This record gives sequence, structure tokens and C-alpha cells, in this order.
Amino acid sequence: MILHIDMDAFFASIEQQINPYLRGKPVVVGSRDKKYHTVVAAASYEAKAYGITSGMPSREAFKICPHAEFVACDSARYTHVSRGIFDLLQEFSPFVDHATIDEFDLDIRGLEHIFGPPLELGKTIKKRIREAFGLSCSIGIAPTWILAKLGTKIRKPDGLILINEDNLDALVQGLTVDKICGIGPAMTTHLAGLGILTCDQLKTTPENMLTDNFGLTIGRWLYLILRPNEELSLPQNHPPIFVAESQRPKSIGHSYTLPTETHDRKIVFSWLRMLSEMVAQRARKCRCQGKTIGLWMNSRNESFVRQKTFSIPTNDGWEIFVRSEAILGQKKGIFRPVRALGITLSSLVFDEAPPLLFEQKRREALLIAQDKINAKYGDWTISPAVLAGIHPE
DNA sequence: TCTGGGGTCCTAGGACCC
DNA sequence: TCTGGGGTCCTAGGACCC
Repeated sequence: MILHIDMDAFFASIEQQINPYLRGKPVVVGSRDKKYHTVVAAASYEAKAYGITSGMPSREAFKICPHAEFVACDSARYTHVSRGIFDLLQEFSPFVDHATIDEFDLDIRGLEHIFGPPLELGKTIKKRIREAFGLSCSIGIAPTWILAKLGTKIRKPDGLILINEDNLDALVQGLTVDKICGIGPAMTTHLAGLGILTCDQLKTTPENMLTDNFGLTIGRWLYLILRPNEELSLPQNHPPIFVAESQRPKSIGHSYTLPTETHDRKIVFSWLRMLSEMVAQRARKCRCQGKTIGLWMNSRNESFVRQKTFSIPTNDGWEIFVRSEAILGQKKGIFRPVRALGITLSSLVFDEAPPLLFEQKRREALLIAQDKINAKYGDWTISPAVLAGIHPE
């Protein structure tokens, strides 16, 4: 059995927790400053009642509910709380997974001997999280991860549900397929074209119809979602589903959307330089270097995506910039207007210091000094001169 | 006046090697 | 010289998630 935990309106609830004035009020986390065309990162349940959802442009949220409290996103704090919850959960089981900032999974097989039946354990966990952090969460318990996750979704605020073969069919009766994690807009449309709108319709669809339309991997996956018994006939001694994997990222990226579309190469290259530096600093913070540089640019009707793998990994902002310039240079002559652009570093190698040449050693010493100064006096205290005046904030 | 920013995973096709 | 089979790495592009 898997126990999935989904925190309720995580960012907004934390803000209400630390600032009692916000409790019981519609709270929107994000910025409403018109300079920053941001979107809503999180909304309290009071704000959701007005129809505000995360992902909605902040300006629209302001239109719907001008008297809502708009709070700036404090991601460092949310990460800290998230770690605290993770530590608390490890008191219950070493087999905890921390997939996103506000979601956790436990492999709870065998835990009934210590904490009682699954629902009892769920209650205990909810109570402990509320006592320690003042936050509510929703918990889904099921034989598979996908059903546990579905459970939290259909019982959202402050829910607790156990899904098994006895109640599964009744629970998903009439539920639209897009409630399932992994079925997004494209697949929903495709399924609708086949006359499959709800979970019960999905369950009665023959496997070959799904594999014919979606291929073997996704087709079979769709077929098995609502058949947990067929999917997980795991042997008794199957190793834990969630082993504390190292939380190493697979890629590091930054992007920026310009206030308006621009033809100005200078502006575009300044931001390219800026984003390279942001990516590089973050890579150095997690002590890794990347071999692959990905570059993308969007304009109104066109997007450009290229990536290239180099033999020598780097976490030097200048080097990343030069390499992205080279990638862009392959598309020489054509310079279309740009609205948004981003740089991603991937094929990461961690903590492996190859023997350095003299020039590289000097360069490395420079970067270490730069990071130390910024750690002591704040980000961007020292940065490449060409970036003066353009970095965010 | 369409709509941010940060990610992960999958697939198909090409290049290259044995 | 041509051909088949098997494998790996790389890239573009799509879909999805929070």
C-alpha cells in the first residue's frame, strides 16, 4: 500500500500560519505588480471560493477579487517547511519519497504492526503535521501510487481516504478522466474522440483499443490505472517502492519573459548572459557541472529549441554563455523577434573535479571568490559588469 | 493584452560502432 | 562491396506536472 500526502493550498496556508491577520481571508501568493507579469503561485481556500486558481495571471485574480491579500512568494520558507514535514514522516517509515515541494509518499507495507490499520496511520500523520506545522493535508491510501494520488484529489481539503477494489468502482463513477495524474489536455481530447470521457468508460475500454491509439506504453498504462490488482501483483518481499534517492536534479534551467517582444539583439544577448550566470551559480551551489546546454526562444508564433552536448562539462557562466551563443550561431542570419528565452544545463556530473589547466585554475579561483562574496553579502553583490542594472529585483 | 517559471519523462529518427 | 542485426548516444519535439 502507498500513502500519498498532498498539502492543502501549501504556500497560502504557510502564509496564513505565520501571519494570523491572513487567516480566514482570501490570500493569493504571487505578485500583483504590473511590471512583473506573473501568475498566481497559490491561493487559499477562501480565495479559491472566488474562482482564483493557481496558474491564473495575477492581474486576473486581482480583477476577480480586489480585496484579496496579495503576498509575495517566499520559496525559501516553503522549502524549509517541506523539509520539516519530510523529517517528520521519516519517523513513520524510512521509505518516504519527496516528489515535489508539497507532496510526499510512503510505502506503508508492514507498518500496521506499529501504527495500526492504514486509516489509523493516516489520521495519526494528519494530526502530527497539524500539531507541528499548523497545516492541513489530504491523504490517499491505495494499492498503487496513481490511485493514492487520485484519492487526495477527490477528497481535497483535509481529506483522508482508503481506496481498494471494493470501493474503487463506486468512487470513480462519473469522474472525468482528466482527474487522473498523467492525463492532461492532449490525452483528454484524444480520449474524448474515442468516446471516453469518464473513468468508468475508461475501465470498460478494451486494452487493444487503447494500445492501438496510444501505443504500447501509454495504452497499457491507461488500461491498468483502474485495475490495481493486475498492475501490482508484487511478491511479498518486493523491495520498498520509495528508497530515499539522492535529491540530485537532472537539469538546471532559468528562463525569462520580456515585457514586450524585441528585435534588439543587445537585449536578447544580455539576458542570455544573465540566464547563463544564474544557471551557473545554481550549478555551483549544488556542486555539479553540465555537458549539455539547451537553449530556447519564443516569439508570438514561433519557437526555437536547440540543445547540444559538449565533451567537457562546465558550471562557468561565461562558458555557458559562449556555448549558447554557438548554438544560436548555427542559426545565423535569421534573427526573429523574441518574447521569452531560457537556458537549461543538463547531463549533470556531480562533484567530479577533473584535473585543471592553469587558466582553468585561475578561473575556478575567481568563481569561488565570487560565490563566497555573494554568499556573505547577498546574491548579485558581485557579478559580471555587463549585467550591471539588468538583473531581476 | 492571451499565459510565468521550474522541472520530468517519452518517442522517433539519425549517426555511429561492432 | 553489400547487407543484416544489435547497441549506444544524441537531438527535436511533445506531453505532462506543480
